[in-house]
Amino acid sequence: MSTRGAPSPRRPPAPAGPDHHALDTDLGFALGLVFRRYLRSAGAVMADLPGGPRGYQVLAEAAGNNAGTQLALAQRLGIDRTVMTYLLDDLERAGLVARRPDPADRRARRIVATEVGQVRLAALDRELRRAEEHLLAPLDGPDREAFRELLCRLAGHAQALDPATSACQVVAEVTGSGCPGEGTGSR
Amino acid sequence: MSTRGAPSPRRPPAPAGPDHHALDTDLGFALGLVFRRYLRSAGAVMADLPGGPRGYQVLAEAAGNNAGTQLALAQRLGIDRTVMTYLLDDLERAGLVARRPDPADRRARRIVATEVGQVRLAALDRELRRAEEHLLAPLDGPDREAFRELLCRLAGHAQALDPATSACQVVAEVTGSGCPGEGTGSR
DNA sequence: TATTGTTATACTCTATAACTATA
DNA sequence: TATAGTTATAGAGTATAACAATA
Repeated sequence: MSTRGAPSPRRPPAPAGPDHHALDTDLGFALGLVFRRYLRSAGAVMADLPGGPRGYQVLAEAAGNNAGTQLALAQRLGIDRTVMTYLLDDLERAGLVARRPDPADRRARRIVATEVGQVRLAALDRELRRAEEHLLAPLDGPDREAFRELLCRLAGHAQALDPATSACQVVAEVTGSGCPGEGTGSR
Repeated sequence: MSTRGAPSPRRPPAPAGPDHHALDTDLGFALGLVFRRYLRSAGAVMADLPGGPRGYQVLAEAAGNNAGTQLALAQRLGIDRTVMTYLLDDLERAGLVARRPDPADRRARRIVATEVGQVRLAALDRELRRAEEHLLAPLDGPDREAFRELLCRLAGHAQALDPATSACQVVAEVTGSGCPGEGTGSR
């Protein structure tokens, strides 16, 4: 459990009963199960991408020319700036992104995606789409849409409640990459 | 990213567009967002429980008298047996569970919840229930039920696809506690 | 003096392997 | 010889702090 008293899905109560496996009633556990399945597919897709999911994030920003400087990118994605250095080292070594001098500030580097990187990103996106569809496969058309809609409504609220949310921060937190200044000591 | 090319939620494509923030279409990201919100609440609930979410799992098993021996418990929950040792040390020190000699095998220990542990568990369960309800608050009655139902259907399929799934394993994997024999090297 | 990016150090957590005691 | 549990060691990953170049 990385830094915080890391939270989790679990299957809940049944006030005292010995047979403690009421999967149906446990929302958190079900969420975890479904999310994990998505993570697995997405993970497989990004398995050989340097930096994994975070590498994907960076690549996507770079490809959209949203990246800006290294620091800005790190802040936007909620990645530590020292980690960003390693991440970019790997992505650059793989020929997917490049660090270019910022004409306005000689300290800063602007991050851009190479052509190879853009092609790679497009391929990744296609595969991720497929993974999503695969996840929803058990639901038929109308149910699938209903689920999407309800989930998005929940997600909207969740995001409204703490707005400082980038996809990458979600990854980091959910995935156990710690948040500064906590530390449980639970071993 | 702990051991595997750890997967993640991300917001997807928009084939090339610079404004890359199509939250609505990204299932994985939405899932991550919602799940994280649950993790936060659940994490807060278990913040001062030794072992965090895994401690909860162990406590729940012990309280249900399902625990059996230490090894059996570890296997059932998908926890490494060495980790189980530390976990139980902490829980025992906190007076929540006890290791009792197994009458049939003097090597083994049977794990049971103390009275304090049972009370604590009941309180935790109540709070977790509330956290669940809070998560679903944005949906009204029928929508809430619909969401639960759809999610459980997906979860059922997910579980069917890899049956060796305990709640604790889900925690471990989703949360970044690695799975043996992988290692990306992505830094 | 403050800031961008890099490098080095410390800390947390997990897994692997060695060890003790029973079987 | 194999198994339950414990302890010790090493590896992966992150954050913290010190550093160089520029503003």
